[in-house]
Amino acid sequence: MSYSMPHDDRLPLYQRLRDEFAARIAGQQWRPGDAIPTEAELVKAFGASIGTVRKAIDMLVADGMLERFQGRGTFVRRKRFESTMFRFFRFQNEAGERRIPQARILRRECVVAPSAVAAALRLPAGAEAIQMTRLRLLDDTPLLVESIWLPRERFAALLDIDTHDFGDLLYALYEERCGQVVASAEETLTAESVDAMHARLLQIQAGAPVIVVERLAYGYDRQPLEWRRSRGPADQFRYHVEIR
Amino acid sequence: MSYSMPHDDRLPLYQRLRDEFAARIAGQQWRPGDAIPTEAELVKAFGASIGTVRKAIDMLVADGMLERFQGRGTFVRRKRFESTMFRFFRFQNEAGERRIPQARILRRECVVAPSAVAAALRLPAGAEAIQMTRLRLLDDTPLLVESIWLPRERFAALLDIDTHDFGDLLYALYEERCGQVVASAEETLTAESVDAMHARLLQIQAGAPVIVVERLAYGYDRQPLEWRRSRGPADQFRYHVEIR
DNA sequence: AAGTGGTCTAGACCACCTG
DNA sequence: AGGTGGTCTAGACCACTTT
Repeated sequence: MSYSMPHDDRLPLYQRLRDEFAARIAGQQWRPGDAIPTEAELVKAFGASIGTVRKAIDMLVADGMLERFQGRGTFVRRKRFESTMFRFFRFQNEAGERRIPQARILRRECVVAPSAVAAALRLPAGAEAIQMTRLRLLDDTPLLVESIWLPRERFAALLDIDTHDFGDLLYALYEERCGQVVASAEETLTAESVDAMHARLLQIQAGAPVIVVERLAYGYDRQPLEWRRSRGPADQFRYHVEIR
Repeated sequence: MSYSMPHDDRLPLYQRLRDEFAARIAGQQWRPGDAIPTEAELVKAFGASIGTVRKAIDMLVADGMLERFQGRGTFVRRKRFESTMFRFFRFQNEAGERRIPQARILRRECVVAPSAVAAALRLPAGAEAIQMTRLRLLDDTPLLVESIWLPRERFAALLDIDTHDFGDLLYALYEERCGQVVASAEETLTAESVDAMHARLLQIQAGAPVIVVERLAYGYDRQPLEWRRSRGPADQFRYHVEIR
């Protein structure tokens, strides 16, 4: 294994180590679920002292890219992004069980990205995008309508698959079929009165309040991969924050 | 200065130091804005090594209780909690300037705390609480209706002040008049259709969507100090999160 | 028993800020 | 110039997990 470290010499060593480790995760040399080399091995390989190596690892743990287990090792974290909506919506049935909602693709087409979407995904004006509309349901009750936009270039493989075979976990599909791994995301929450179309899809009364979540998902290389806007009934919504 | 450290001997030293430092901040021996002793002094006073003292300080910096400045020192952070609503609501006028909204106390009374409030504030059943209703406005436009509950015992001094003299920053008043300093908070967001009373106060249409923010504020000693529920028009609301 | 991360030491030298 | 936090070293010993 070659331990090249160009980077910027002005940066502290622990920063350069952090970047080097992050690059290995991004480059799939260290894969999700795998153990990374032990601290002792990293010390030897990079010629840094244990404290410095640990500080670099600390940062990646804080970033959510690594996970430590005393006595076992340090592992690349498996991301479960499909479940982030659990932060916002109560995806539970009456018994209080938490379940993965079903997913139904209502539409999939290839269009020129609207300028707002192109800007978010950093695509040149006029670039093509895959647009999908997806309905999420729990026990056949609609919970969320999602409008999803993907850069056509990276995700062209999706156009060859029957939408009935997409399954319930889209990000797993991105990874398998397109080699695109979602590493982080930004979300913006707003609320509005539901319009006629979404009222029909969500089977709620016209004008009822809905929560709108806009999400921009990024790969390990910090390039935007996906933009989506999701709407769900406000009475199914609850979000908790701690402020310091 | 006595450096007693009872605590739990099974805890790592850096944890015990963290707790000791946190206690000094809670006990106002280290006051907001003040520099704490230098790392070298803490090393000498506690007989720990520099790395261990730094780790304890690191934790309090991450908790937002301390702030470090290279070359200057480490300081107890001044909290500006009154501005947390800026996270959620657009407190801006047409020119985009960010302003502190005006505040108007609509009601202040002393009542037996309802059981939900008593539970949140960890008060015994039947304990008395101060209940206030406050309206926040920007350029005379209502933005937020707040229902606030305080343990009567700690906040009795508020009952002696004319509500017109409360000013726009409630947490500063708690500190000045009652010696109660808010150190952290938890907030839960939900949304609903506005009821008749709040529609009138907020001057919006009946049934329009409103965001509901419930906040429980804690002191440095981690005791709950205040519970409040705020409602504002959904179209003034926007919240942004990063997910990793 | 062997191997892993967790805690802790006792310094050194550097970068930055203040008087 | 003197003092502060920032970085880094080169270990030691402990707690926990796995074989």
